[in-house]
Amino acid sequence: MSDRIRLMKRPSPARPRRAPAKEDEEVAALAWGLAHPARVAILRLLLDRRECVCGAIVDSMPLAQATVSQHLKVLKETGWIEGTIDGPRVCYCPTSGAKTRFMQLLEGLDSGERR
Amino acid sequence: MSDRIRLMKRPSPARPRRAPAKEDEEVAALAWGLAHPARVAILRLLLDRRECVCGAIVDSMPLAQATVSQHLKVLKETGWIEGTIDGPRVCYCPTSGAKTRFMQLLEGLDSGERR
DNA sequence: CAGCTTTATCGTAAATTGCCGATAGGCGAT
DNA sequence: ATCGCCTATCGGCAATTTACGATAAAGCTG
Repeated sequence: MSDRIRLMKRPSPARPRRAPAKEDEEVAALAWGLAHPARVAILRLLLDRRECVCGAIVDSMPLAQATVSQHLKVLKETGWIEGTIDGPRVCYCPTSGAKTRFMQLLEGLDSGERR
Repeated sequence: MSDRIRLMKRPSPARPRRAPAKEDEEVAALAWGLAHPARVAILRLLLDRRECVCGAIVDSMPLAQATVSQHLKVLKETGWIEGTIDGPRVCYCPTSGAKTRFMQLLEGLDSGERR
């Protein structure tokens, strides 16, 4: 049978596959930060008040302190919040441009350069 | 000593922990849809062209067909895209209100009813 | 300095995700 | 009806995520 061709992984490897655009990774990273209800709740809390100590955040959530700390870490790593040391405790606040930046990127998803 | 209280897991179980707000879950779900570069790339493609057949999407990505199909499933489940059967193939297009809805929810994160 | 408080990190278990090849199912054409 | 194309789903594997208790690190406070 002439199924030899079919057995090959890819007929033409020179297909114009799109490499992961740099912007897509930025969108994905920011989206990833909000991809969990607890993290959204934390961010909402921080946006509501303009800042908040870690302990207060923990007290407002139905999660263990260790878990909240991990979510805070993710939010920090994805650029949504930043924490400043305030004596024995840590004060978190939303990163200023994060939301705006995210929305800009979302807008840019369509109408990139195409009309 | 009055440390009996301190030994309890939680001094006052009636602490006002915030239950996972329904809106937070919606934000998290939509964000989750975009929490992977490949899915962002797919959505961008679909926003760029107004619609696209599954095969064309697969050809534009450096991933196996099965993987792309899974990402499409996630995008569908999170409400970002919808697919209509077109003969032997499936035509995907962005869900109309999705992006707008997502941005509204993001706006609503702060200034909920405060200020 | 000893002790208490506050937060981050470690270690771990369960669940989920991402990726793939292989396979099944639907549909049009022969 | 059978063949061939297109897409979704299954099964499996490695890696990641989420959650927690326990522990370490850092600082006031007395």
